[in-house]
This record gives sequence, structure tokens and C-alpha cells, in this order.
Amino acid sequence: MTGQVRTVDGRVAGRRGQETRQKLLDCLREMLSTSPYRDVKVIDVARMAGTSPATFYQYFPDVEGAVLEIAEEMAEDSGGLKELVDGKSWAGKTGFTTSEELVDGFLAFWRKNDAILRVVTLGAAEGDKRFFKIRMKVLNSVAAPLAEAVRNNQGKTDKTVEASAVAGALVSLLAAAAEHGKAFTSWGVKVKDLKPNLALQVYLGVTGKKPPK
Amino acid sequence: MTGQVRTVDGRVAGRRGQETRQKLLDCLREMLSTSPYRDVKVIDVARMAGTSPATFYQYFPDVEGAVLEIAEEMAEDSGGLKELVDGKSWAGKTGFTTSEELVDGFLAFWRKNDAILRVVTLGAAEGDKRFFKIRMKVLNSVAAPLAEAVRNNQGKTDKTVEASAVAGALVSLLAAAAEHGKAFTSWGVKVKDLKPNLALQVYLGVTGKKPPK
DNA sequence: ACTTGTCCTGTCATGCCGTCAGCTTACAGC
DNA sequence: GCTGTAAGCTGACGGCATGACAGGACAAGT
Repeated sequence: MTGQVRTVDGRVAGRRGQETRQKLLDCLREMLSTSPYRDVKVIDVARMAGTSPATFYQYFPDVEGAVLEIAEEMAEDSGGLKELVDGKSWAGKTGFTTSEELVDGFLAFWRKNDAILRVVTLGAAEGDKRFFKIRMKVLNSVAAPLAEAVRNNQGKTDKTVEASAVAGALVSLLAAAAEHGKAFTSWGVKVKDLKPNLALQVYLGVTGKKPPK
Repeated sequence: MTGQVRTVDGRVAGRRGQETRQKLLDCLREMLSTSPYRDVKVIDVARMAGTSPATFYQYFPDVEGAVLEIAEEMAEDSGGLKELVDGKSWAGKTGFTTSEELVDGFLAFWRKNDAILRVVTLGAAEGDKRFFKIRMKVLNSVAAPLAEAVRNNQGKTDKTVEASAVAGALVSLLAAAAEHGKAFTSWGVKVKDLKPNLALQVYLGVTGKKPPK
């Protein structure tokens, strides 16, 4: 699908070129997690990678372009989140374990990619379609199978559109908790209680029942 | 409380100075809602205000400093959100109306200030304490009275800490919906259904019961 | 050794950042 | 009206980031 990796001016990148390119992406990633997005400069990334700004511009149109690259890579990676829901049981105690593992996995994924996800979230909020699409891909990797679970476990009274809405709300809540965990602790939620609380919310949303003790 | 407005180098600002300062803030606000945060430049703000970059630096240390100013102003303004909850009844149909009006008011506030709130949210996520504090002030203007409502309307079994947690989760959901409304519509939630759905969630969270039809 | 195509950097023009000295304006005291 | 003082603003400057280009370094094949 992707064809070959190409430079900005259309040349195909060879082995050495791809290494340099990757190194730049890695350094940018590192940079994003240590500096505010607004302060990330091409020259700093290039320096960190032991190369020159000109080299950076051979492979990426600008910082945003390179960020999109990283974000797309992460979005691919987010496909693995599906396995946290797909084919899992939501019955009784097993169901609550499913919920706990989902919360755990989701938060872990977010924490691992928090720097890049911050930028993606900002871009999406600013109305950039490319970032929006990437964000939806990540959220949908959980929301889609979760909606399916809701459909299978909720009563038959609700319409199909409700299931997606419930799943969306739950995923939004998880994302908010992952991105602003500190807000919850300042609301009196102890760090160790955050995951159980979220797991409870998810279980309630999917099954509509209180979990077994 | 605030004392006088001062320039960066310590002079007190007079009438004309305050006007210029305010004009710069207004233009920055405008700028933020039309350009990505990363691309907002001092020189553009100054040009738009019909002044020079040097003047900008007389009143603000940098773009971030000016943004903080706007954000603090907005945080003050957010105090009005309290009235959406304080002294309202959560009983029966009236209760659901309370919930609807809360959702409506919150979303309206967020929409009105969405540009600055995006930046505040980013800053908070990046770990900046000043932005975090401002964000908490906005969220708490709803979360605090909402927690009180939860305590008054939920059963007596739950501990006090739970009420804050529930209120926090609800407010987080509202913020997510306000900031990423498009995500919900792409999950099949029609624009006109978003507010009723949120109102339902809030009502459920506060009272623990389904609303009367 | 020579050729070819990839890869990187030195250099340059441009433009923004952030600071300073110094000019203008407002105003209070006389 | 004159003058001193502080407020208000800007031109100009060194410094740095951006983005483009030409040309040198390098690897691989002939």
C-alpha cells in the first residue's frame, strides 16, 4: 500500500536514508515528550539526531508532517487494542475481568504514546482532518468492538445507534482519564482507585448491571 | 486583589497602555481561533493590533504569557457555570430539565471559549501547572456543585469521595463532548441527539435513576 | 579507476524572536 | 507656558529557525 519511502523531492530512499529518516522520527518523538509542542524546533531534532536541519527537510515538509508520520505509525499499532475486547466474555466475574483488562490495556497504550497523542488530540480539536482521522482510528479500535459488545449484552429495547453512542462515551471517558489522570486525583480519586472505578463504569455501560461482588 | 497592571519592566500601565494591552489580547484571541496554536506568531498579533512586536513584549513575556492572561480571564468567567447547578432541583421532570440546562450551558461556554480552552487543555496535558490549575477551576465550577448534588440525591451507601469521582467523570465526559463533538457524530450520534444523550448520562449519574418519561 | 545514483551538508536568503536605546506623548507642578 | 518625569511606542539589531540549492561524500556496480 505505502509504496517506497520517498524524499520530499521525489527520490526513493535507500538503506542509509531510511535509517537517518527513522532516527529523525525517533528523536522527534523523544523531543515531543520532553518539550511543549510549540517549542519543538527542527534544528533541535536534527542536532539530537547528529545531523543537519537540511537533512530533516529532505524527508519531511515540516515538523507537523513528521508528527503525522509518527501518529500514523501509532494508529497502526493501536489495532492491537481490538484484542482487548474481541471475543471476550462479559458474563459475571469474567466480564468484570474483561473490563479491568480493557481499562488497563487502554491506559497503558495511552501512556506509552502520550506525547504524540497530545498533539493528535490538539490537531483534531483544531479541525485538522488528518489528525481527526488518526484519532478516530485509535478510539475506534476500542469503540467499534465495544459497541458490538454493548449490542450483545444490553437489553433488546435500545436501538442500534445507541450502542455506538454508549461505546463512544465510554471510550471518551477512558481517553479523558488517560490524558488528564491528575484531574481525577485532584477530585479525590486515589491513583489505585482510578482503574477500578473506570472498569466499573465500562462494565455498567456494556452490561447495564452492577458487577458481581 | 490584582493591584495595578504592570509592564514587563515594571512600569505601571496607564489608560492608553491598558487599551493597547487589551487590543493585543483581543487580537491574540482572534488569532488563536483562526490559526493552529503552533503557528501563532507575535508579529502577526502585533500587526493585527496595528502595533509593533516590541510593544507586545512590553506587556507580555511571550505568547504563552499572554495566553495565560486570556485563560485566567476565562476562568473567572467560568464561575457563572455554578448557577447551572447551585440550588437546582433534581427531582422528577424538573430534575431532567436541570440536567438539560446544565449540558446546554456547559457546551455553550465551551464553544464560546473553545480556542483558548484547546490551548489550556494542551498545556495541562503537557504538565504545565498553571494551565492545569486554570483547567481545574473551569471544570470545578461545575464539578464541585455537581458533587454536592450527587451527595444529596444518591443513596446513603456511597462514601463522600465517590460523589466527587462521579461528578468528575461526568464533567470529563461533557468536556470531551464539547471538545470533540465531531467524534460523537461520527459514532452515529446525530447532532440534535447529542445534548439529550449527555443530559441523560448526567441525570443518571446524579440521581442513579432513569428519568421520568 | 570510473560512473551512477543516493545521501548529506555548507551556505544562503528570508523572516521571526526578543532586546535596547531613544524618540514621542501625556501630564503634573510651578 | 515651561519643564521634569514617567508612560508609550518603535526602529534597528544580533541571533536563530526556516527552507532551498548546489555540490561533495559515499557506496555499489562495471
